[in-house]
Amino acid sequence: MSLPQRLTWTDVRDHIRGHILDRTYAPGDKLPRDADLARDLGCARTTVHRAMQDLSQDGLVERKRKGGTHVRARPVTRATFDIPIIRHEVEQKGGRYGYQLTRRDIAMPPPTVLAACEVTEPREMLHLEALHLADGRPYIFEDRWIDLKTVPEIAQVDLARQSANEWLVLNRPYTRCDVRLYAISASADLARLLDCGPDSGLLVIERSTWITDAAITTVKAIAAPGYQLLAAS
Amino acid sequence: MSLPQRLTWTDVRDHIRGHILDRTYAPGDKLPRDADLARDLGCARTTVHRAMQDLSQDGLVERKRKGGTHVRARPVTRATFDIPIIRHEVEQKGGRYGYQLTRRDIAMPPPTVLAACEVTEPREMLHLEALHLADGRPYIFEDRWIDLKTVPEIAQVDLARQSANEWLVLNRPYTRCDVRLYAISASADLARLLDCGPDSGLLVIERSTWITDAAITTVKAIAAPGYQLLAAS
DNA sequence: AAGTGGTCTAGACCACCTT
DNA sequence: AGGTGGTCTAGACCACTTG
Repeated sequence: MSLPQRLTWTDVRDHIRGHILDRTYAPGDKLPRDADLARDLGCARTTVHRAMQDLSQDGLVERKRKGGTHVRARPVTRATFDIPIIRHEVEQKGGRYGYQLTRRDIAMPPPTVLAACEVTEPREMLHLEALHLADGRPYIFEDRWIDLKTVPEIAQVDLARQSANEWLVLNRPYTRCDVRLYAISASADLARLLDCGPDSGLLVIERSTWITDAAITTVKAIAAPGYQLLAAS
Repeated sequence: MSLPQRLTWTDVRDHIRGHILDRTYAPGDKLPRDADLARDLGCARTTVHRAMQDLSQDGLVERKRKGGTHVRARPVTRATFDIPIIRHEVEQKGGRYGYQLTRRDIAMPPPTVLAACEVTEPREMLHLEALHLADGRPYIFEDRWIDLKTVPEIAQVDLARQSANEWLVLNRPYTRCDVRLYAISASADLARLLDCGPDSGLLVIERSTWITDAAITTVKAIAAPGYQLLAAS
Protein backbone atom coordinates (compact mmCIF):
# COMPACT_ATOMS: atom_id res chain seq x y z
CA MET A 1 0.00 0.00 0.00
CA SER A 2 1.55 3.29 -1.06
CA LEU A 3 1.03 6.48 0.84
CA PRO A 4 1.35 10.13 -0.08
CA GLN A 5 4.27 12.01 1.39
CA ARG A 6 2.17 14.29 3.48
CA LEU A 7 -0.54 12.33 5.23
CA THR A 8 -3.99 13.74 5.87
CA TRP A 9 -6.17 12.15 8.49
CA THR A 10 -8.37 10.71 5.75
CA ASP A 11 -5.28 9.06 4.24
CA VAL A 12 -4.50 7.51 7.57
CA ARG A 13 -8.11 6.45 8.05
CA ASP A 14 -8.23 4.78 4.66
CA HIS A 15 -4.89 3.12 5.25
CA ILE A 16 -5.98 1.64 8.55
CA ARG A 17 -9.39 0.71 7.20
CA GLY A 18 -7.65 -1.07 4.35
CA HIS A 19 -5.63 -3.13 6.78
CA ILE A 20 -8.73 -3.94 8.78
CA LEU A 21 -10.56 -5.05 5.67
CA ASP A 22 -7.68 -7.09 4.31
CA ARG A 23 -7.40 -8.71 7.73
CA THR A 24 -3.94 -7.47 8.60
CA TYR A 25 -5.92 -6.47 11.64
CA ALA A 26 -8.66 -9.08 11.96
CA PRO A 27 -11.91 -8.72 13.89
CA GLY A 28 -11.13 -8.70 17.60
CA ASP A 29 -7.47 -7.78 17.12
CA LYS A 30 -5.84 -5.02 19.04
CA LEU A 31 -4.35 -2.21 16.99
CA PRO A 32 -1.09 -0.49 17.83
CA ARG A 33 -1.24 2.56 20.05
CA ASP A 34 -1.94 5.83 18.28
CA ALA A 35 1.54 7.05 19.13
CA ASP A 36 3.18 4.01 17.55
CA LEU A 37 1.08 4.23 14.42
CA ALA A 38 1.98 7.88 14.15
CA ARG A 39 5.66 7.08 14.43
CA ASP A 40 5.43 4.26 11.87
CA LEU A 41 3.42 6.29 9.41
CA GLY A 42 5.43 9.42 9.94
CA CYS A 43 2.73 11.81 11.07
CA ALA A 44 1.55 13.48 14.23
CA ARG A 45 -0.45 11.58 16.79
CA THR A 46 -3.28 14.07 16.35
CA THR A 47 -3.63 12.91 12.76
CA VAL A 48 -3.90 9.27 13.74
CA HIS A 49 -6.35 10.21 16.45
CA ARG A 50 -8.63 12.01 14.01
CA ALA A 51 -8.57 8.99 11.71
CA MET A 52 -9.44 6.70 14.60
CA GLN A 53 -12.34 8.87 15.65
CA ASP A 54 -13.83 8.43 12.22
CA LEU A 55 -13.32 4.68 12.18
CA SER A 56 -14.87 4.54 15.60
CA GLN A 57 -17.92 6.48 14.48
CA ASP A 58 -18.24 4.18 11.47
CA GLY A 59 -18.38 1.25 13.83
CA LEU A 60 -15.19 -0.38 12.57
CA VAL A 61 -13.17 -0.09 15.75
CA GLU A 62 -13.80 0.38 19.43
CA ARG A 63 -11.60 2.54 21.54
CA LYS A 64 -11.07 2.58 25.27
CA ARG A 65 -8.72 4.61 27.35
CA LYS A 66 -5.96 2.42 28.58
CA GLY A 67 -7.64 -0.51 26.84
CA GLY A 68 -6.43 0.59 23.43
CA THR A 69 -8.13 0.24 20.07
CA HIS A 70 -9.71 -2.99 18.90
CA VAL A 71 -11.23 -4.00 15.61
CA ARG A 72 -14.89 -4.72 16.22
CA ALA A 73 -15.36 -8.43 16.56
CA ARG A 74 -18.70 -8.36 14.82
CA PRO A 75 -18.46 -6.15 11.79
CA VAL A 76 -21.58 -4.29 10.80
CA THR A 77 -22.50 -2.29 7.77
CA ARG A 78 -23.48 1.12 9.00
CA ALA A 79 -25.62 3.06 6.58
CA THR A 80 -26.96 6.57 6.64
CA PHE A 81 -30.04 7.96 4.98
CA ASP A 82 -31.83 11.29 4.89
CA ILE A 83 -35.50 11.77 5.57
CA PRO A 84 -36.27 15.02 3.81
CA ILE A 85 -39.34 17.17 4.03
CA ILE A 86 -41.68 15.43 1.60
CA ARG A 87 -42.45 18.60 -0.35
CA HIS A 88 -38.74 19.12 -0.98
CA GLU A 89 -38.30 15.52 -2.02
CA VAL A 90 -41.11 15.71 -4.56
CA GLU A 91 -39.96 19.06 -5.92
CA GLN A 92 -36.39 17.90 -6.21
CA LYS A 93 -37.54 15.04 -8.41
CA GLY A 94 -39.22 17.63 -10.59
CA GLY A 95 -42.73 16.73 -9.45
CA ARG A 96 -45.64 18.93 -8.47
CA TYR A 97 -46.34 18.65 -4.76
CA GLY A 98 -49.79 18.41 -3.30
CA TYR A 99 -51.05 18.03 0.23
CA GLN A 100 -54.40 17.17 1.74
CA LEU A 101 -55.20 17.17 5.42
CA THR A 102 -57.82 14.47 5.80
CA ARG A 103 -58.24 14.41 9.53
CA ARG A 104 -57.60 16.64 12.49
CA ASP A 105 -58.88 16.02 15.96
CA ILE A 106 -57.79 15.79 19.53
CA ALA A 107 -58.04 12.34 21.02
CA MET A 108 -56.51 9.71 23.20
CA PRO A 109 -53.69 7.93 21.37
CA PRO A 110 -53.73 4.13 21.21
CA PRO A 111 -51.24 2.30 23.44
CA THR A 112 -48.90 1.62 20.51
CA VAL A 113 -48.47 5.34 19.97
CA LEU A 114 -47.95 6.02 23.66
CA ALA A 115 -45.31 3.31 23.70
CA ALA A 116 -43.57 4.72 20.64
CA CYS A 117 -43.54 8.16 22.29
CA GLU A 118 -42.42 6.66 25.57
CA VAL A 119 -45.24 8.55 27.24
CA THR A 120 -46.30 6.81 30.43
CA GLU A 121 -49.26 8.89 31.54
CA PRO A 122 -51.90 8.77 28.83
CA ARG A 123 -53.14 12.17 27.66
CA GLU A 124 -54.95 13.54 24.68
CA MET A 125 -52.89 14.49 21.66
CA LEU A 126 -53.44 16.14 18.32
CA HIS A 127 -54.19 13.50 15.74
CA LEU A 128 -53.64 14.20 12.06
CA GLU A 129 -54.02 12.21 8.92
CA ALA A 130 -52.75 13.65 5.68
CA LEU A 131 -51.93 12.67 2.15
CA HIS A 132 -48.90 13.92 0.26
CA LEU A 133 -49.20 13.89 -3.51
CA ALA A 134 -46.73 14.00 -6.35
CA ASP A 135 -48.14 15.22 -9.66
CA GLY A 136 -51.60 14.67 -8.27
CA ARG A 137 -50.99 11.04 -7.40
CA PRO A 138 -50.81 9.69 -3.86
CA TYR A 139 -47.24 9.60 -2.66
CA ILE A 140 -47.18 9.18 1.10
CA PHE A 141 -49.97 8.89 3.63
CA GLU A 142 -49.15 9.98 7.12
CA ASP A 143 -50.78 9.24 10.43
CA ARG A 144 -49.43 11.57 13.07
CA TRP A 145 -49.84 12.24 16.77
CA ILE A 146 -48.46 15.43 18.30
CA ASP A 147 -48.04 15.90 22.02
CA LEU A 148 -49.80 19.15 22.87
CA LYS A 149 -48.10 19.25 26.23
CA THR A 150 -44.78 19.75 24.43
CA VAL A 151 -46.01 21.68 21.40
CA PRO A 152 -49.14 23.63 22.42
CA GLU A 153 -48.67 26.26 19.68
CA ILE A 154 -49.41 23.74 16.95
CA ALA A 155 -53.08 23.89 17.86
CA GLN A 156 -53.15 27.40 16.36
CA VAL A 157 -51.33 26.54 13.13
CA ASP A 158 -53.30 26.13 9.92
CA LEU A 159 -52.20 22.62 9.09
CA ALA A 160 -54.37 22.47 6.00
CA ARG A 161 -51.90 24.76 4.26
CA GLN A 162 -48.56 23.73 5.72
CA SER A 163 -47.84 20.13 6.60
CA ALA A 164 -47.17 19.40 10.23
CA ASN A 165 -43.90 17.81 9.17
CA GLU A 166 -42.71 21.03 7.66
CA TRP A 167 -43.90 23.26 10.50
CA LEU A 168 -42.28 21.05 13.10
CA VAL A 169 -38.96 20.72 11.32
CA LEU A 170 -38.68 24.46 10.91
CA ASN A 171 -40.01 25.45 14.31
CA ARG A 172 -39.40 22.67 16.76
CA PRO A 173 -35.92 21.41 17.41
CA TYR A 174 -35.58 17.86 18.54
CA THR A 175 -32.77 16.24 20.40
CA ARG A 176 -33.58 12.60 19.73
CA CYS A 177 -35.18 10.77 16.87
CA ASP A 178 -36.01 7.08 16.57
CA VAL A 179 -36.89 5.52 13.25
CA ARG A 180 -38.48 2.17 12.57
CA LEU A 181 -38.78 0.73 9.08
CA TYR A 182 -41.04 -2.12 8.17
CA ALA A 183 -43.56 -3.30 5.63
CA ILE A 184 -47.28 -3.84 5.77
CA SER A 185 -49.92 -5.07 3.42
CA ALA A 186 -52.38 -2.47 2.16
CA SER A 187 -55.77 -2.63 3.85
CA ALA A 188 -58.83 -1.75 1.80
CA ASP A 189 -58.78 1.77 3.24
CA LEU A 190 -55.11 2.30 2.50
CA ALA A 191 -55.48 0.89 -0.98
CA ARG A 192 -58.18 3.44 -1.66
CA LEU A 193 -56.16 6.31 -0.18
CA LEU A 194 -52.96 5.44 -1.98
CA ASP A 195 -54.72 4.40 -5.17
CA CYS A 196 -53.10 0.98 -5.26
CA GLY A 197 -54.24 -2.60 -5.29
CA PRO A 198 -55.37 -4.12 -2.00
CA ASP A 199 -52.65 -6.22 -0.38
CA SER A 200 -49.90 -4.17 -2.02
CA GLY A 201 -46.72 -4.23 0.02
CA LEU A 202 -46.18 -0.80 1.55
CA LEU A 203 -43.10 0.64 3.17
CA VAL A 204 -43.73 2.24 6.56
CA ILE A 205 -41.35 4.79 8.02
CA GLU A 206 -42.29 5.32 11.63
CA ARG A 207 -40.57 8.13 13.43
CA SER A 208 -40.70 9.52 16.96
CA THR A 209 -38.97 12.65 18.12
CA TRP A 210 -38.27 14.15 21.53
CA ILE A 211 -36.80 17.26 22.95
CA THR A 212 -34.90 16.32 26.06
CA ASP A 213 -37.24 13.44 26.94
CA ALA A 214 -40.42 15.37 26.19
CA ALA A 215 -42.28 13.70 23.33
CA ILE A 216 -42.91 15.90 20.31
CA THR A 217 -44.50 13.67 17.73
CA THR A 218 -44.86 10.16 16.41
CA VAL A 219 -45.62 9.71 12.76
CA LYS A 220 -46.29 6.71 10.61
CA ALA A 221 -45.47 7.56 7.00
CA ILE A 222 -46.86 4.95 4.63
CA ALA A 223 -45.40 5.20 1.16
CA ALA A 224 -47.20 4.30 -2.04
CA PRO A 225 -45.87 1.25 -3.91
CA GLY A 226 -42.63 1.93 -5.77
CA TYR A 227 -41.26 4.23 -3.11
CA GLN A 228 -37.62 3.59 -2.27
CA LEU A 229 -35.51 4.84 0.55
CA LEU A 230 -31.88 5.24 -0.46
CA ALA A 231 -29.04 4.87 1.97
CA ALA A 232 -25.30 4.72 1.58
CA SER A 233 -22.11 4.15 3.41
CA MET B 1 -26.67 29.66 27.75
CA SER B 2 -23.82 29.03 30.19
CA LEU B 3 -20.55 27.49 29.13
CA PRO B 4 -17.80 25.72 31.02
CA GLN B 5 -14.55 27.59 31.47
CA ARG B 6 -12.55 25.23 29.35
CA LEU B 7 -14.40 24.42 26.17
CA THR B 8 -14.23 21.03 24.51
CA TRP B 9 -15.22 20.70 20.89
CA THR B 10 -18.38 18.89 21.94
CA ASP B 11 -19.27 21.86 24.14
CA VAL B 12 -18.85 24.15 21.18
CA ARG B 13 -20.82 21.80 18.94
CA ASP B 14 -23.71 21.64 21.38
CA HIS B 15 -23.63 25.39 21.88
CA ILE B 16 -23.87 26.09 18.18
CA ARG B 17 -26.43 23.36 17.63
CA GLY B 18 -28.52 24.92 20.38
CA HIS B 19 -28.47 28.26 18.60
CA ILE B 20 -29.42 26.62 15.33
CA LEU B 21 -32.30 24.81 16.96
CA ASP B 22 -33.56 27.88 18.81
CA ARG B 23 -33.35 29.76 15.53
CA THR B 24 -30.71 32.27 16.61
CA TYR B 25 -29.26 30.94 13.38
CA ALA B 26 -32.25 30.08 11.21
CA PRO B 27 -32.28 27.76 8.19
CA GLY B 28 -30.35 29.43 5.39
CA ASP B 29 -28.50 31.83 7.66
CA LYS B 30 -24.79 32.31 7.46
CA LEU B 31 -22.83 31.58 10.61
CA PRO B 32 -19.85 33.64 11.72
CA ARG B 33 -16.45 32.57 10.51
CA ASP B 34 -14.74 29.90 12.58
CA ALA B 35 -12.11 32.38 13.66
CA ASP B 36 -14.70 34.85 14.95
CA LEU B 37 -16.61 32.18 16.81
CA ALA B 38 -13.38 31.02 18.37
CA ARG B 39 -12.58 34.54 19.50
CA ASP B 40 -16.09 35.10 20.88
CA LEU B 41 -16.17 31.78 22.69
CA GLY B 42 -12.63 32.02 23.90
CA CYS B 43 -11.15 28.90 22.37
CA ALA B 44 -8.85 27.91 19.55
CA ARG B 45 -10.07 27.87 15.98
CA THR B 46 -9.23 24.18 15.80
CA THR B 47 -11.85 23.53 18.46
CA VAL B 48 -14.55 25.37 16.55
CA HIS B 49 -13.50 23.58 13.40
CA ARG B 50 -13.88 20.17 15.00
CA ALA B 51 -17.35 21.12 16.23
CA MET B 52 -18.33 22.29 12.78
CA GLN B 53 -17.13 19.11 11.19
CA ASP B 54 -19.51 17.19 13.38
CA LEU B 55 -22.45 19.47 12.65
CA SER B 56 -21.65 19.18 8.99
CA GLN B 57 -21.62 15.40 9.11
CA ASP B 58 -24.94 15.47 10.93
CA GLY B 59 -26.38 17.46 8.07
CA LEU B 60 -27.15 20.54 10.13
CA VAL B 61 -24.81 22.92 8.37
CA GLU B 62 -23.06 23.14 5.04
CA ARG B 63 -19.56 24.44 4.78
CA LYS B 64 -17.73 25.84 1.79
CA ARG B 65 -14.30 27.32 1.56
CA LYS B 66 -14.61 31.01 1.06
CA GLY B 67 -18.38 30.64 1.10
CA GLY B 68 -18.48 30.16 4.84
CA THR B 69 -20.83 28.06 6.94
CA HIS B 70 -24.58 28.09 6.42
CA VAL B 71 -27.40 26.44 8.30
CA ARG B 72 -28.98 24.00 5.88
CA ALA B 73 -31.95 25.70 4.29
CA ARG B 74 -33.79 22.42 3.86
CA PRO B 75 -33.34 20.54 7.05
CA VAL B 76 -33.26 16.79 6.79
CA THR B 77 -33.46 14.11 9.38
CA ARG B 78 -30.34 12.06 8.99
CA ALA B 79 -30.62 8.62 10.47
CA THR B 80 -28.12 5.83 10.86
CA PHE B 81 -28.75 2.12 11.07
CA ASP B 82 -26.63 -1.00 11.28
CA ILE B 83 -26.97 -3.97 9.00
CA PRO B 84 -25.43 -6.74 11.04
CA ILE B 85 -24.47 -10.22 9.96
CA ILE B 86 -27.79 -12.01 10.23
CA ARG B 87 -26.41 -14.80 12.38
CA HIS B 88 -25.18 -12.26 14.91
CA GLU B 89 -28.50 -10.46 14.87
CA VAL B 90 -30.43 -13.63 15.59
CA GLU B 91 -28.04 -14.77 18.28
CA GLN B 92 -28.04 -11.39 19.95
CA LYS B 93 -31.81 -11.64 20.29
CA GLY B 94 -31.28 -14.95 21.99
CA GLY B 95 -32.51 -17.01 19.06
CA ARG B 96 -31.10 -20.12 17.46
CA TYR B 97 -29.72 -19.38 14.03
CA GLY B 98 -30.24 -21.59 11.03
CA TYR B 99 -29.19 -21.32 7.43
CA GLN B 100 -30.17 -23.13 4.26
CA LEU B 101 -28.62 -22.60 0.88
CA THR B 102 -31.43 -23.30 -1.55
CA ARG B 103 -29.78 -22.43 -4.82
CA ARG B 104 -26.30 -22.08 -6.24
CA ASP B 105 -25.50 -21.69 -9.89
CA ILE B 106 -23.61 -19.57 -12.31
CA ALA B 107 -25.78 -17.61 -14.66
CA MET B 108 -26.41 -14.39 -16.49
CA PRO B 109 -27.89 -11.83 -14.12
CA PRO B 110 -31.07 -10.04 -15.14
CA PRO B 111 -30.73 -6.41 -16.26
CA THR B 112 -32.01 -5.11 -12.92
CA VAL B 113 -29.09 -6.76 -11.14
CA LEU B 114 -26.59 -5.49 -13.69
CA ALA B 115 -27.98 -2.01 -13.21
CA ALA B 116 -27.80 -2.27 -9.43
CA CYS B 117 -24.17 -3.40 -9.72
CA GLU B 118 -23.45 -0.72 -12.29
CA VAL B 119 -21.95 -3.40 -14.50
CA THR B 120 -22.14 -2.40 -18.15
CA GLU B 121 -20.80 -5.48 -19.90
CA PRO B 122 -23.01 -8.43 -19.04
CA ARG B 123 -21.20 -11.47 -17.69
CA GLU B 124 -22.08 -14.57 -15.74
CA MET B 125 -22.15 -14.29 -11.98
CA LEU B 126 -22.60 -16.60 -9.04
CA HIS B 127 -26.25 -16.73 -8.11
CA LEU B 128 -27.31 -17.79 -4.64
CA GLU B 129 -30.59 -18.13 -2.87
CA ALA B 130 -30.62 -18.81 0.84
CA LEU B 131 -32.89 -18.78 3.81
CA HIS B 132 -31.89 -17.55 7.23
CA LEU B 133 -33.87 -18.96 10.13
CA ALA B 134 -34.43 -17.91 13.71
CA ASP B 135 -35.48 -20.71 16.04
CA GLY B 136 -36.29 -22.81 13.02
CA ARG B 137 -38.64 -20.24 11.52
CA PRO B 138 -37.95 -18.31 8.32
CA TYR B 139 -36.35 -14.99 9.11
CA ILE B 140 -34.82 -13.54 5.96
CA PHE B 141 -34.66 -14.87 2.44
CA GLU B 142 -31.80 -13.65 0.34
CA ASP B 143 -31.29 -13.56 -3.38
CA ARG B 144 -27.69 -12.77 -4.15
CA TRP B 145 -25.44 -12.28 -7.17
CA ILE B 146 -21.68 -12.23 -6.76
CA ASP B 147 -19.34 -10.94 -9.44
CA LEU B 148 -16.81 -13.71 -10.03
CA LYS B 149 -14.57 -11.32 -11.87
CA THR B 150 -14.02 -9.43 -8.61
CA VAL B 151 -14.30 -12.34 -6.17
CA PRO B 152 -13.17 -15.51 -7.97
CA GLU B 153 -12.22 -17.28 -4.71
CA ILE B 154 -15.83 -17.50 -3.63
CA ALA B 155 -16.38 -20.26 -6.15
CA GLN B 156 -14.27 -22.52 -3.91
CA VAL B 157 -16.00 -21.66 -0.64
CA ASP B 158 -18.51 -24.05 0.87
CA LEU B 159 -21.45 -21.70 1.05
CA ALA B 160 -23.74 -24.35 2.43
CA ARG B 161 -21.97 -24.04 5.77
CA GLN B 162 -21.09 -20.38 5.95
CA SER B 163 -23.39 -17.76 4.49
CA ALA B 164 -22.00 -15.68 1.66
CA ASN B 165 -22.83 -12.60 3.69
CA GLU B 166 -20.57 -13.70 6.46
CA TRP B 167 -17.74 -14.84 4.23
CA LEU B 168 -17.78 -11.63 2.28
CA VAL B 169 -17.92 -9.35 5.29
CA LEU B 170 -14.97 -11.11 6.86
CA ASN B 171 -12.92 -11.57 3.74
CA ARG B 172 -13.77 -8.95 1.21
CA PRO B 173 -13.35 -5.29 1.97
CA TYR B 174 -15.63 -2.90 0.18
CA THR B 175 -15.20 0.76 -0.42
CA ARG B 176 -18.74 1.67 -1.34
CA CYS B 177 -22.12 0.36 -0.34
CA ASP B 178 -25.53 1.41 -1.62
CA VAL B 179 -28.70 0.41 0.17
CA ARG B 180 -32.25 0.57 -1.11
CA LEU B 181 -35.24 -0.06 1.11
CA TYR B 182 -38.69 -0.78 -0.16
CA ALA B 183 -41.67 -3.06 0.28
CA ILE B 184 -43.15 -5.78 -1.86
CA SER B 185 -46.11 -8.05 -1.65
CA ALA B 186 -45.37 -11.72 -1.07
CA SER B 187 -45.67 -13.85 -4.17
CA ALA B 188 -46.92 -17.41 -3.76
CA ASP B 189 -43.30 -18.65 -3.82
CA LEU B 190 -42.14 -16.17 -1.23
CA ALA B 191 -45.11 -16.85 0.98
CA ARG B 192 -44.20 -20.52 0.97
CA LEU B 193 -40.52 -19.84 1.64
CA LEU B 194 -41.15 -17.37 4.43
CA ASP B 195 -44.10 -19.28 5.81
CA CYS B 196 -46.44 -16.32 5.66
CA GLY B 197 -49.72 -15.50 4.01
CA PRO B 198 -49.67 -14.65 0.31
CA ASP B 199 -49.76 -10.88 -0.28
CA SER B 200 -48.09 -10.19 3.05
CA GLY B 201 -46.17 -6.93 2.97
CA LEU B 202 -42.46 -7.69 3.06
CA LEU B 203 -39.54 -5.38 3.72
CA VAL B 204 -36.76 -5.62 1.16
CA ILE B 205 -33.24 -4.49 1.93
CA GLU B 206 -31.29 -4.37 -1.30
CA ARG B 207 -27.61 -3.80 -1.05
CA SER B 208 -24.79 -3.46 -3.55
CA THR B 209 -21.12 -3.22 -2.71
CA TRP B 210 -18.03 -2.30 -4.68
CA ILE B 211 -14.34 -2.18 -4.19
CA THR B 212 -13.03 0.81 -6.07
CA ASP B 213 -15.69 0.60 -8.79
CA ALA B 214 -15.44 -3.18 -9.17
CA ALA B 215 -18.76 -4.77 -8.27
CA ILE B 216 -18.62 -7.33 -5.49
CA THR B 217 -22.18 -8.33 -4.85
CA THR B 218 -25.82 -7.32 -5.02
CA VAL B 219 -28.19 -8.87 -2.56
CA LYS B 220 -31.89 -8.62 -2.04
CA ALA B 221 -32.73 -9.51 1.54
CA ILE B 222 -36.45 -10.10 1.99
CA ALA B 223 -37.51 -10.13 5.60
CA ALA B 224 -40.36 -12.15 7.02
CA PRO B 225 -43.37 -10.16 8.26
CA GLY B 226 -42.76 -8.44 11.57
CA TYR B 227 -39.17 -7.62 10.83
CA GLN B 228 -38.20 -4.08 11.78
CA LEU B 229 -35.14 -2.09 10.95
CA LEU B 230 -34.25 0.33 13.70
CA ALA B 231 -32.47 3.59 13.04
CA ALA B 232 -31.68 6.58 15.15
CA SER B 233 -30.24 10.02 15.11
C1' DA C 1 -6.96 38.02 -5.77
C1' DA C 2 -8.53 37.31 -1.48
C1' DG C 3 -11.18 35.10 1.97
C1' DT C 4 -12.54 30.98 4.30
C1' DG C 5 -12.42 26.38 5.55
C1' DG C 6 -9.14 22.19 5.89
C1' DT C 7 -5.28 20.25 7.85
C1' DC C 8 -0.69 19.47 10.07
C1' DT C 9 2.57 19.70 13.87
C1' DA C 10 4.44 19.66 18.48
C1' DG C 11 3.93 19.82 23.04
C1' DA C 12 1.17 19.79 26.91
C1' DC C 13 -2.16 18.26 30.18
C1' DC C 14 -6.29 15.75 31.43
C1' DA C 15 -9.34 11.70 32.39
C1' DC C 16 -10.54 7.32 32.23
C1' DC C 17 -9.70 2.50 32.82
C1' DT C 18 -7.12 -1.49 33.59
C1' DT C 19 -3.79 -3.76 36.29
C1' DA D 1 -0.20 3.76 39.61
C1' DG D 2 0.46 3.87 35.09
C1' DG D 3 -0.84 3.54 30.38
C1' DT D 4 -3.77 5.00 26.72
C1' DG D 5 -6.96 7.71 24.47
C1' DG D 6 -9.09 12.62 24.49
C1' DT D 7 -8.44 17.28 23.92
C1' DC D 8 -6.46 22.03 23.75
C1' DT D 9 -3.46 25.57 21.88
C1' DA D 10 -0.86 28.33 18.66
C1' DG D 11 0.99 29.00 14.48
C1' DA D 12 1.60 27.74 9.97
C1' DC D 13 0.48 26.59 5.34
C1' DC D 14 -2.61 24.68 1.85
C1' DA D 15 -6.65 24.53 -1.33
C1' DC D 16 -10.91 25.55 -2.78
C1' DT D 17 -14.36 28.96 -4.24
C1' DT D 18 -16.26 33.08 -4.90
C1' DG D 19 -16.40 37.91 -6.20
